[in-house]
Amino acid sequence: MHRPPAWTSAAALPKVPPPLAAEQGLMRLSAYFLPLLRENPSEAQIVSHRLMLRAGMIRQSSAGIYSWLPLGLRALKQVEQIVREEQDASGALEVLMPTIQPAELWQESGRYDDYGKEMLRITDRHERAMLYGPTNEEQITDIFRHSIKSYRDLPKNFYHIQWKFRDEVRPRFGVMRGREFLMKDAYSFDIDKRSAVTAYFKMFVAYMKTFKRMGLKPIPVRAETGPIGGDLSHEFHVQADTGESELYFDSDVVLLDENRIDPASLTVQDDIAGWYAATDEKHDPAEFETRVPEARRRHARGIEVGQIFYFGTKYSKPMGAVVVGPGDEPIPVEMGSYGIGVSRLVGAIIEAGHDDAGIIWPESVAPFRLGLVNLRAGDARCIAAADELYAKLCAAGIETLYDDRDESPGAKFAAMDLIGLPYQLVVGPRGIDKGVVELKERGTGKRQELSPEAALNRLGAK
RNA sequence: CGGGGCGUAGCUCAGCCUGGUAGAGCGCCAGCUUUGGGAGCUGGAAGCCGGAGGUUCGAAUCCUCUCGCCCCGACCA
Repeated sequence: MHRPPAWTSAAALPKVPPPLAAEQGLMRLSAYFLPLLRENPSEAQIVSHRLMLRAGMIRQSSAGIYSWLPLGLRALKQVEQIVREEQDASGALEVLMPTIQPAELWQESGRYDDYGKEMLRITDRHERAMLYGPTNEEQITDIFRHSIKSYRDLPKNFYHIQWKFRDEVRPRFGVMRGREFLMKDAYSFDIDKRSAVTAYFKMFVAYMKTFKRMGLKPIPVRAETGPIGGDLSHEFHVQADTGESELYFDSDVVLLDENRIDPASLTVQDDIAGWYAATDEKHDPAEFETRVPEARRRHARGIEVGQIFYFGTKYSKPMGAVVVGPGDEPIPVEMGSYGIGVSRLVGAIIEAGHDDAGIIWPESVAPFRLGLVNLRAGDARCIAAADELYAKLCAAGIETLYDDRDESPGAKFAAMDLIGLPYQLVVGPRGIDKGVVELKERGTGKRQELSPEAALNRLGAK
């Protein structure tokens, strides 16, 4: 039997209430795009990758390249915003450099040949050699040298948050090791080493604050400088069994208080070096044993979420980033660079926060703060109660995802646990009879029955 | 880049060894019943079996080549 396509009949369209103007930042699930997967996709081996796919956050396009769907994009933007705020607070200046760069810049620094196959090389229609940037030292140095000519304009620190491409031989673990990834990279310019090291430790402090705000316990470890070059570097790791790096550290490193670090202090480096923490490349078993009491020695795996480098004049000399000093002499500037894997952090945060049922977002990065659940979408009283709560949450500016779908209660609970919003507010017929709603904390699993007003208060509304 | 594995419906997979009209569960659509932890029944839609060659009367199945994806290792935010 032939049926006309649904769009020929207005009656066939699903009835979705139009979003109110006041609903900005809030969302009815019936109008959202949240393609949940009930089963584990076979390609995903580690938990964050599985959960991101199952929770409808990302979709793979090709190996190591992903689309970010609405829920995932919200989480990504939350992470990005925290990174931005802490960079701004440290005095760094946000810019935005292009993804596509001219090869000449990289030929100048000598890295065009060094970088190898990881760099995606492109030719434009005029046969000009271009590349999709794996990082931006050359680009920012070029900007700097065109405009900054005097030591009196220093220090400066520029950052941007931009997509990078590194043609990894073997991308894996979802967004944790993609070929295309979102990265915050900052570049500092100073007149001398002393000042450059201060810039370095300013970033050190900013990084500690950034990761802690995301509910993580960062472990800063001494690191190799690798192809970026230089002689001072730290990596910041999040502990996770699925991490790719091996760490050796003093368990007291978690006591390191970034608020008490003075980046300008002459002894800051020694202070931080006072805590033993190293990747396996830098690990010295003899030193580990003499300096750290056995009870505090830790050997664990970690996910690298950031790395900072001081590399002196490695780029400024070949590229002519030179300022005039107080005595009229030319001085190549002292540089550092500072990266945070923004898209990787989303995966790392999930690795650090989940259970068998799904993701457990820290409030600071959760894509929504609250999931409002109408357990019985066909019931007029439930609809009225849930709609009223939704309107109040909306007015209070509490980011809410409102599950108004006509699904079974079990499916709704499972979906909420999977996407892991910090709070769930459940409206059901049982509670309505008693004049209560149920507030559940995703992290602890604690639930309590409250009057709607009390629940709103608890969530900070009104 | 070395080694291994897998491509069949949106997802998870069976069928392949031993060639003979393409299957299941979940999801999706319609209807009815249900409703506090992934509901039930009935009916339905949906796949050039990754692609190209070959063998054969006949290929998801056998052979060759290719492309894609995943895993282990070496390398990297």
